[in-house]
Amino acid sequence: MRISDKHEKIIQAAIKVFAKKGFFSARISDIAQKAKVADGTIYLYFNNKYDILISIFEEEIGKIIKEVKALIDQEEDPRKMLEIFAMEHMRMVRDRRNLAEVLQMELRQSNKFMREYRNTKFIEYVDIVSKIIRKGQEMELFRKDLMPGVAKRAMFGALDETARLWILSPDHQYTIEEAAKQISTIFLSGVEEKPQ
Amino acid sequence: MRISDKHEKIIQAAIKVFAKKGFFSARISDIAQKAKVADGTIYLYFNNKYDILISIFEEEIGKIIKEVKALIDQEEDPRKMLEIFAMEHMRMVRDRRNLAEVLQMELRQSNKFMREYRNTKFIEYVDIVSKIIRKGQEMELFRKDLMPGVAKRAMFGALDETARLWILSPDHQYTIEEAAKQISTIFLSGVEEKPQ
Amino acid sequence: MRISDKHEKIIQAAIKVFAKKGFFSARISDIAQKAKVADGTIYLYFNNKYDILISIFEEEIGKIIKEVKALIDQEEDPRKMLEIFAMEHMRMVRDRRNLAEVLQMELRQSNKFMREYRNTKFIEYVDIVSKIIRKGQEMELFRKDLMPGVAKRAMFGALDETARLWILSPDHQYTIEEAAKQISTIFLSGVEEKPQ
Amino acid sequence: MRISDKHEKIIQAAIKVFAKKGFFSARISDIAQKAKVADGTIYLYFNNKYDILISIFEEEIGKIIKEVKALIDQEEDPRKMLEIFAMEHMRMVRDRRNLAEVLQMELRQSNKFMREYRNTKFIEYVDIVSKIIRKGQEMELFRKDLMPGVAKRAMFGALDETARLWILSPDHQYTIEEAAKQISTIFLSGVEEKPQ
DNA sequence: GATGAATGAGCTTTCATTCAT
DNA sequence: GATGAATGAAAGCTCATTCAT
Repeated sequence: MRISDKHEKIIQAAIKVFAKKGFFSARISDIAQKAKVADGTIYLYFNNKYDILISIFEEEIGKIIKEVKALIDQEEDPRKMLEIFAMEHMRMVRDRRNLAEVLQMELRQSNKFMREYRNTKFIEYVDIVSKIIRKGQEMELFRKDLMPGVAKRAMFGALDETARLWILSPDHQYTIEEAAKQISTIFLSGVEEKPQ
Repeated sequence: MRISDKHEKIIQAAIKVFAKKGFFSARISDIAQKAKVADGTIYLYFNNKYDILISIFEEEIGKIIKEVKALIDQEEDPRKMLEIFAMEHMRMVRDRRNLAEVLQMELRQSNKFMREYRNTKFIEYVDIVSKIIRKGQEMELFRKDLMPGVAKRAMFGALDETARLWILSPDHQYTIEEAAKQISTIFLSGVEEKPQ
Repeated sequence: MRISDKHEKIIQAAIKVFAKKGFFSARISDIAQKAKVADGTIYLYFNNKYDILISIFEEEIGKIIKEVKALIDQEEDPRKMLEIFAMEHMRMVRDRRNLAEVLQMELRQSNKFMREYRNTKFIEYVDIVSKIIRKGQEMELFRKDLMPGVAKRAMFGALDETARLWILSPDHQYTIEEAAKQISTIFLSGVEEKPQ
Repeated sequence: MRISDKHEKIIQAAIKVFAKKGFFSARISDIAQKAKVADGTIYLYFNNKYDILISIFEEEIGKIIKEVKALIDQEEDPRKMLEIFAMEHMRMVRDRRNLAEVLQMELRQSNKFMREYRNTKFIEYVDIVSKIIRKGQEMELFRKDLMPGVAKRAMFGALDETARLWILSPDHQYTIEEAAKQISTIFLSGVEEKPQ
């Protein structure tokens, strides 16, 4: 980070404030205060309040995509890939909790007030899963009757909802890594007891 | 509807308005207009704007729980129960789209501005799944290494996220019932090709 | 005035405040205070600050036009008509000084921030003069080489500028009626000494 | 222009910007941009935004007074002098339209926010007319019953209002010089048909 | 002298909530 | 109970002005 990179300082402050209060209840002055800049300064770097939120989406998901892809690309086996995705998603939620909260919340909220905004970064992220599914089908490791477009959403939804609740409950009865492991197990083998 | 059941009229109007605009952008006067009552009348039935939202949660999820439980209780086999739950959840989203949108959005948003509110109804709904899992484990139909508390969230998240996207995209490439079937398949048998 | 005609109360308050501070420096809260209503109440009767100004133009000039036309229509002689117009314009400035100040100022200012707004009422007012000129020409009382479109503006400008300065200077060295008389004299007979 | 005559550059830029947007809507940064200097530089030459406006009044009217006086002083006949004044005023408006717009608008506006400011330059300009009138009266060319203080304002107002409208309407039905001629004619001989 | 990033006071407008009728 | 006009607090955003470089 450059000395006094205001853009970054504001983004990081906004992530904290949005996570705590939600987009609508967050005040610009809250963000300014947390970023230790004047209210007006925010408008030198962003067009308006929405623009801050969108920038968080674009920039921060961008970073995560890079990290996750780098790890997955080292693998050959789609089954392992799914496990890695699950694990990395959950770790990200744990380690960057505020960001995760903002993305989770506003992902749902945002289409109400930013109807025009197509969240391409998020789509790109979730598409990592559908590519894995497709690859597994080609390698005849995964069932071919599953639609990758459904499976990717199911996988992402399962992870994200589990993560969401994990964040909410103050006393975790399991680690987030255990949860990740369970979800990739369910995805790979189902919940049914298998006959040997 | 009883004569002058304003309470219900307001709830139904609020569901439509919240679905369209989101909680924060929705105005009391929008709801009043849609419900064909005066703004002030709303305050005879609800304490404030949040209270309307909470009432939607409580009352409408309550109805859904009843319906779903009734259907599931007719079954003995936990595998069938999971299928029914998946199917009913998805159909509910399709048929009561406005309500589904409100629940989905505000479920995530709400804990930000209503920290004190514990969404017991929602917890009760999701617990339907953990009870099925537990029952399946007792009947030795489901793996015992899975935590019901994780599995329920995974199942609910998978369904809800798939439904969310299904609502968003205007041209559905599959029916919501196909999606439900796929998700219960994944949950029961996993994505892996099984040796016969 | 109906009991508590807020619209009218706000208009009258705005005339005073705009006259004192000018449109831009006037604050909505100043107007609200003077009208003894809440700030928000103003927005029940007007769309925004500009709308108040435009309403002043439309409604108040409308009243003046009516009054002046009524007086002029009683006359047959265009020379008398010009005298009446001059006298009435000046009296209006004297008796409704705040309104006159607002009209004078914002007439010039307004086209800068309300480019789309065509001030038809004002045009109608000034056109009273061109009609008189034209009538005088038809009756062969006025020179035919004068363009009514120029003469009307010259007449209005002469009156209005004289009135403006009369308002500004605290110690009037002449009555506004004397000034009106002088201006109609100049218009009718010019400044030149006439050979008998 | 002297090397780095920023003062003049800023004045000229401000005239353009004020003419286009009006004083209040004009931003310092607009002026700075047009003058190709930094925002802060303006404050090395002027105390504040108002000060720029006042400087425009002082300096630019000063130049005009000089020019007009030089032309008028070559004449002996007050009747010719009035004609010259009318013509020069109108030409000035045509040729220095931006300046004319600023002077016209802010002349009316300014006393609202700069109550203390006595526009001595403007008074000096208009007094050119009263001196001509007085001279004409002494030479027994002009009626003695006219007050020079009224006549000067009438003359100036007639010219300025005609010019204002001429600027506004995009398709001029007459040249500004024709308008000047008509107004000096009215002033000298009136609008009445004269018996021979 | 020149710059332009940073400041923060200030204002319009919105809208949940109230309360006289 | 029902109304809806009125309230006024609250907040996003602008922009004249400052000052460290």
